Amino acid sequence: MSIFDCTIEAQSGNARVLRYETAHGDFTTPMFMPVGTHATVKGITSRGLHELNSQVVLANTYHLYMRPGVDVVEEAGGVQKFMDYDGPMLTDSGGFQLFSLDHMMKTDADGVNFQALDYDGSKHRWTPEDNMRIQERIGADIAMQLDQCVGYPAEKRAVEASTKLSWEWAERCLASHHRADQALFGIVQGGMHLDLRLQSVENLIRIESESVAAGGRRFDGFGIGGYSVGESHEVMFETLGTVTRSLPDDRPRYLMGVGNPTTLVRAVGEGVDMFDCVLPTRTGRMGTAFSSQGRMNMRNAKYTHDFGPLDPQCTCETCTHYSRAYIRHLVKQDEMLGGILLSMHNLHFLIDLMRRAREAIEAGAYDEFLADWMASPAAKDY
RNA sequence: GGGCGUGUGCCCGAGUGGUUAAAGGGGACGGGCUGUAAACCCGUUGGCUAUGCCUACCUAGGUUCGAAUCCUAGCGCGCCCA
Repeated sequence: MSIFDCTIEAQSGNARVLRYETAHGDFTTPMFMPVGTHATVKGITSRGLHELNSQVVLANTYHLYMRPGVDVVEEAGGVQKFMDYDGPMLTDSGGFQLFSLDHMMKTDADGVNFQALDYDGSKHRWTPEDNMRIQERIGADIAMQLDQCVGYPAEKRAVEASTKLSWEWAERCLASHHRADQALFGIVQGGMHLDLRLQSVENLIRIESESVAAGGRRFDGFGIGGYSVGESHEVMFETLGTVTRSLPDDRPRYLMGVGNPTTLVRAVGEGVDMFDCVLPTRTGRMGTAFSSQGRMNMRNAKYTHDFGPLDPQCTCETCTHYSRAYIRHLVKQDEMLGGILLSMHNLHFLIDLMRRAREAIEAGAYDEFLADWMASPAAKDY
């Protein structure tokens, strides 16, 4: 198997198991990817990540560019060496920051000017080419194209312009990305409008066809961006399945920024392969646990004298060693171990959920897995 | 025994005549978090037969149209003197 080879190992309805090879090892989907924005999954050591059976870990181009600086990461030998994670990694381009920090960004057709108000107020400009160069130097196994993400609700005209800009940047990213041991994913945009979404897909496919015809590369996978930006789950699923299945089926489809357990289970049923989200680690740090019974707020007084495991059905270190009463105590006391234990558990919960999804697909029984999930108490917080 | 000071809601602590059921913290209780500007943010926190009423700033009196705020006495606490 050579780098970026992608094989479909099993299918069940629209759900599938993919095996994908990178320079730092292979991964199998469906999978959840822990988010390590600043080259750290907050509270989790690299060894801990392996113990959680994490496969791909994310880092963020914008944040690493600002601090410690691309030169430092490059000098370390790449982001994997820098953080001592020897599995596959993926860098987000910073496109989401263009959106979520848009009050300090000014975008034109050629690139984006931004002021790093969350760091030192310094002013910068990125073109798609600049961004590719930076991601190549950071050296993750998968780079994401620079894109633009739109919120919800948004005027269709604005979504349309933004979507077009994103595929134009996709073309420039594809043309300017050269690192052979690094994959590049294009990103579908289009907001909640099916016609714009399909236009986005069409153009990405056109762009890579033209690239391949000219002896260039194709996209190694596809991000599905611009969801989970304020819309309801039902609004997202109105278009998600059609969009996902309009993408080539021989490469991974990555639904960006989605981490609600029920959304994952449903999206896998629609043909999505990869997910990332800060939800498990952020909510964990803030005292919330995913569980087979639904979300649990560990600050709640009802756990004060509850010496049972966090989730009796869970096999993670947190659930096999510590009680609800102890975790509540740590969280209430603001002890860092509380956030760490809950982050570990929440990551395990999503990683293991996707492992079970893979097994169900391999057994050809994903519909049943989905139905069981939707009927379970865990689906209630959806 | 004398002098000075002090006493505010679960706790700390502002407020020294009226817009005060009483700032601000803390605690407690609850909620939120979706390609991480997040170990963060928001709400509630005297009672009730609830667009109003009752009880409240140590206790009891008093001054005043009106007092947590002024006066008197008592009680508690603190410091100093004997």
